[in-house]
Amino acid sequence: MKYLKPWWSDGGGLLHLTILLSLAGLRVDLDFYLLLPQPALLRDELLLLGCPTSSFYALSPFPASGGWGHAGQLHSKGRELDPATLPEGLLFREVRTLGVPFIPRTRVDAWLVHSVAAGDADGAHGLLGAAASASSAGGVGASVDGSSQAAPGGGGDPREARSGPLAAGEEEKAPAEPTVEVPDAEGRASEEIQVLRERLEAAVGYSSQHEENEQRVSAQEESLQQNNEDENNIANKPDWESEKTTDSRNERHLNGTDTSSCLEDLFQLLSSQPENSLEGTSLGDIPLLPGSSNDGMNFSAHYNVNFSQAISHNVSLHEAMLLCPSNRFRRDPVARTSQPQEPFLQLNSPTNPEQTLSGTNLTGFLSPADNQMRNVTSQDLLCDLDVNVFDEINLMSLAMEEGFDPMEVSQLFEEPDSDSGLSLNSSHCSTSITKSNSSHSVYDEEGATGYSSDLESFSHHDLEGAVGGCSPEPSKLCHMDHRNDSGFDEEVAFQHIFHNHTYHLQPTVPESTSESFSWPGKSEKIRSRFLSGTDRNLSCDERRAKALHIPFSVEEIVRMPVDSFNRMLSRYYLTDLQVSLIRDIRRRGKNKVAAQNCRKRKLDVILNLEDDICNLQAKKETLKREGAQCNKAINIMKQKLHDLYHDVFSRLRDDHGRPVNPNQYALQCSHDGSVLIVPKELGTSGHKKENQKGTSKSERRN
DNA sequence: ACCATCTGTCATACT
DNA sequence: GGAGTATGACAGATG
Repeated sequence: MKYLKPWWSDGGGLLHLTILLSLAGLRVDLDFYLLLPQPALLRDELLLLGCPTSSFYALSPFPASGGWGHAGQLHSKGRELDPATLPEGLLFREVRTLGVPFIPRTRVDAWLVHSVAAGDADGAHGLLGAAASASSAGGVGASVDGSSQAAPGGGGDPREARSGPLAAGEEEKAPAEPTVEVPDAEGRASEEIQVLRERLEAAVGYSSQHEENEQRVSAQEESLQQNNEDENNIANKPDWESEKTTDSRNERHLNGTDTSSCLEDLFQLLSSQPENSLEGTSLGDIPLLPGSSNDGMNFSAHYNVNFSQAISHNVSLHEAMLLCPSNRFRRDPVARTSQPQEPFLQLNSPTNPEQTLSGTNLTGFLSPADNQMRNVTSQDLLCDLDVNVFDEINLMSLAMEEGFDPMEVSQLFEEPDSDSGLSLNSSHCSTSITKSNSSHSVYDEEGATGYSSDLESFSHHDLEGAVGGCSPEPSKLCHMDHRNDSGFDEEVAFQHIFHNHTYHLQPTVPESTSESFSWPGKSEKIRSRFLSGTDRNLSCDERRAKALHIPFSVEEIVRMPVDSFNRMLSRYYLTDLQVSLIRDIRRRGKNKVAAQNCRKRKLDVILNLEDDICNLQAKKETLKREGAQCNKAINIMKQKLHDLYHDVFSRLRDDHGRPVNPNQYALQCSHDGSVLIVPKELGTSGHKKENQKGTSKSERRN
């Protein structure tokens, strides 16, 4: 088995390649980590391997003092390595094969070991020897902090903080050995086991009452010990180490081999991967590139680590609610690695990949399926539980506890003057009654009352028989294939049916007794104060639907295609009241949307008209300006013509050499372009024109 | 208290 | 004829 150096490259994201390859069914050494500048590339590679993106962890942050090497250098255990001198090992070859470019800007660090192996940073440092010394200041904590993004060169440049940064070429000068004490392999293994056990126990602490977890830890510990022994046997003669036995770095590698094997065992223990799925698998077996996607999926699938069992999922809703919003974000890294709540917290932060590599992060070793499952069950379900859900839970629980009777509540809010007709608002009832000949329900604003005329005959059995979960034929109703040709998935629409969709008015109305019935003189505001916030936020139809235990949401009723809607009405045992209410809700909902659209269109029309007005006004102004400019030009032309006219006459002389009086003569343009001087009194006489022609000709000659 | 605006609803015509 | 849509009108809620 190859022992591979921890290998980092600086960049934007970090891959715990061990996990990746292990997820891919490959056995690799633990302390091989890859940091890619483009996590997206990594994700693509993972996808090609069939690993869902949830199964790898792009960790970018490092402790500011986290043992970075020089950019463009490869460091191992605090010493710079020349990548060219590294053995042409399987690792790099396969890394390239995987399509992951070798990035010369590599660094060696051990902090991930901290996060994996122990909360004890010092001990973890010892695991990888010199490399850990460079990151001793903050390896554990920051290593788990996936959001700090300690970029090289940024504040607190890790290169400056590392111990003995080595420039390229200095490698042969045998830089000072790190001061971290490296315990012997056996002792380290024992420590690792102990640390692992502690952390594992801490991880499962919240469900430690389950004995199977204890048994699991014990069994895995045994497996770890066994694997450790195997690793020691194997690691003594690594392939490429034997080729470079004179290299002191290899000695250090050998020193770290035990640790690495221990870590690998740790990883294997954590991942609980079947041995035969890893053993004997070489990197060369990696299913490569596009065609291997399916295979990758297969081995990802068969990598069926059920580590979620080791993680407590006994999270109460309250705890989940408390944890959900805050724990999605970064936490104190030290606390992450030291606090036993880690797995518990992880439940609420699976989308934060950085945290998945935290010290007790067992989820990081979950199989993709487990990860996905956990993502859904722990985070999405919990975090997506909105307030309404809990309100409804509270409603139901309160109703169950307090013996809530929907009929009582319905009558509680019954408007005394609303006895017939469709009305949605109490004060609106009077007018609606007169306008509507409908004999449908009458609800006051709280909507708990309806069909008052029929209400007396509206038995409680009707409610129970028609409302969600109480259908007379639940199996029939709940397991129908609701898909229809219209493409509307009724299963989606009826998803509430599959839940306990019994509607209860929240019985938090104080003194919901007969006293509450004597409210006719009280305003809606006063009465609304006695409604819970949930009910206040409900629309009238929603409250009515609640009151009548309509097993569908208003949204469903309104948006459902007519075919599905009719099918729904036919398939569910609904009372006439309920059917009538559902139809009213649908009609009102449709009309409400129509009204909204209508108003929107009207507003658009108004806005368009206003725009047209603005445009026309602008156009009018433009035309005005153009007209003024034309007039101005005309006037200029007139003035020029006038000036020219007088200039011409000033130059004209009659037969006697006297100036031509412009008051007596005028210039006239002929069709052929010639200009004639015409006496004004004779201007209209063609005969005189002819005479003037001769004159003008003579004048022109002059 | 008054007013403007928004919104839901109803009635009606139309598709 | 039923369902949906469009729209004017009305009334309550709200700022």
